[in-house]
Amino acid sequence: MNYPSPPDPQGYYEQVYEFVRQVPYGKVVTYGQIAQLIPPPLGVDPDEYKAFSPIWVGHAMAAGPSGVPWQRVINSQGKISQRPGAEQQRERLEEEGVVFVKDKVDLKKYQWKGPGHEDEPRQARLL
DNA sequence: CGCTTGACCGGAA
DNA sequence: ATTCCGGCCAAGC
Repeated sequence: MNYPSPPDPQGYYEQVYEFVRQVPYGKVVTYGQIAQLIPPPLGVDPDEYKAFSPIWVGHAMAAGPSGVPWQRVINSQGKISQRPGAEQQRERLEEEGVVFVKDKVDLKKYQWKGPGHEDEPRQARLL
């Protein structure tokens, strides 16, 4: 299978969608995280990739097909980037049980590490 | 077809 | 903690 046509950005977007679809209910991921987990297309230097790949993810979400939980993708600060529809995104997340504190969410608590990590609540033997 | 901006991020003032 | 800046790709105007 290798990689889909590298000179085709849409192939990259498909990988983004594929990942976002795996994000569990009530969990969130960041643009940079997705970019980091997806390998750069052939012919793209890692440094160059690191610079703009998060934005590519954003562009990918802009064309987000139905079935992709785009609302679970936020920025690395744990905030929702200002844009038309931002409020709606927040509402949908809160509906999933994600708690916002001063327009921010606790990434340590809600960020999904990715497939394979699943999420082990790891009951930190409270006190 | 050229110029500007971006659903971002990390590091520096 | 907050604001500014570079990055040098992709889409929109």
